[in-house]
Amino acid sequence: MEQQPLELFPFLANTPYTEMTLSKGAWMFREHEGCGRIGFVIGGSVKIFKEHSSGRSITLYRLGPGDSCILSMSCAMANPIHQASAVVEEDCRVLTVTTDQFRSLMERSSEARDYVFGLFASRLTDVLLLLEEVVFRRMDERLASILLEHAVRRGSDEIHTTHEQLAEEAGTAREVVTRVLREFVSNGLVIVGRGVVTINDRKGLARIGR
Amino acid sequence: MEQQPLELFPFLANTPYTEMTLSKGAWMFREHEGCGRIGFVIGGSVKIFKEHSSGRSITLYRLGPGDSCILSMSCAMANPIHQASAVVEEDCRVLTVTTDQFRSLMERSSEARDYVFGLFASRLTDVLLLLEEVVFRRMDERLASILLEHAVRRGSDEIHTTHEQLAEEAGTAREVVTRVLREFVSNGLVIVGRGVVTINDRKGLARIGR
DNA sequence: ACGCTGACCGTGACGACGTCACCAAACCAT
DNA sequence: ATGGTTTGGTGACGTCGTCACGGTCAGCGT
Repeated sequence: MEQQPLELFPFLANTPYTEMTLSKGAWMFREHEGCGRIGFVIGGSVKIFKEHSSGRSITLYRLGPGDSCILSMSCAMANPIHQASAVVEEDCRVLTVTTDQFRSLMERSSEARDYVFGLFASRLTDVLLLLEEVVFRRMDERLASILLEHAVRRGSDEIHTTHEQLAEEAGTAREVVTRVLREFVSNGLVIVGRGVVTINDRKGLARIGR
Repeated sequence: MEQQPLELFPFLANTPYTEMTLSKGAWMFREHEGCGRIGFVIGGSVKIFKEHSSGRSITLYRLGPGDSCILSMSCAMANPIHQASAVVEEDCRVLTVTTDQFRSLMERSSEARDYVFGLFASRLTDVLLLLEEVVFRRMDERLASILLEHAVRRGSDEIHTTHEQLAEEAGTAREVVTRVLREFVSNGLVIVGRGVVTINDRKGLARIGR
């Protein structure tokens, strides 16, 4: 799994960077914070999300190896404030560069620019898709999709998570997750236990989640 | 109001472009379409929105003079499909360039790149803010904000729009707009007529809309 | 002036979702 | 074992989305 630092980001070759390890639960940045360094993920995963004073949250997307943080870049290039928070989900190795180094890299390297444009475009696409889901789709459909995504990411139909965490991911309340899961159970789509949801009928879930 | 073509986009000076006029109601592009030319708005306004098979829609943001279409650029640089639709709200003058010309411009001009980065960042910010509103805030709060925005944009407390149009903007149903407006009326915040909503108490609305 | 038509608005009923308050069961540390 | 914490279950109620109406008004043709 572990890669040489520059395999994923060859355009960083002539830029001074710092390699570091972040362990699960560490904050990469918080919403409304200014920008320190720009991170390029080599291994592990990072969850990008928004939270609200009511205590609810919603997950926007995740960073994996080869990703880097468009929100920090956005801070560096234009809007000086982070628009969401980032926390490490699985222990992470990241390269970081300063905002100045990043800006100069953007001037020098057309490869780096292509990478960043592509990243901007795909994050914008992600967020627009999420917005569409939130506005137009029902909770059972969204939760079905989320469960399937988890199964794919972890390569297992046993998803180790709590109703609370699923609610934070979907942007809803725990009680709603409980209700929807109860419905899924009674249709034989999943089996639930304390801290674990096991998918029992992938195709059935996929029919709901589209 | 009308500007010389290149005042707003000086970096287009050495790029062949086509100037054109689009009248109210014209489509700039539709969701799921590929990308033709990239538009730079000189005058008028364009509404960017998502629609759903159920008939509901939601407005993402608007383009005015000096703006240009990040979604088309995103198409040109990476993801080949538009992620939303665009329709002219007020008669528009736009400059357009081909995707090839745009790509070459990105290589040549650091001013153009700065402009596009800034645009990407601010649209991403807009969309994240909208997502936050949709997920966490109530309809009366959002509608209050929308009414105030309209008043500011048009410079008048008399907003000429229908419940249907407000619903499309907010991503909800007409009936919901009717209900919320009835509430506003009974609190003396607005006065409603056929095809018009008049703001009667800006501060009251602002308290609700934050 | 009259009636037609389409756009616009109002409303009640009901299901889906968010919130609150509270309780029950499972797990954990000592 | 016991007390505290984490997780899950539940009923009640308010908000929102959907459906099926029905009513009102503006504009238009005759």
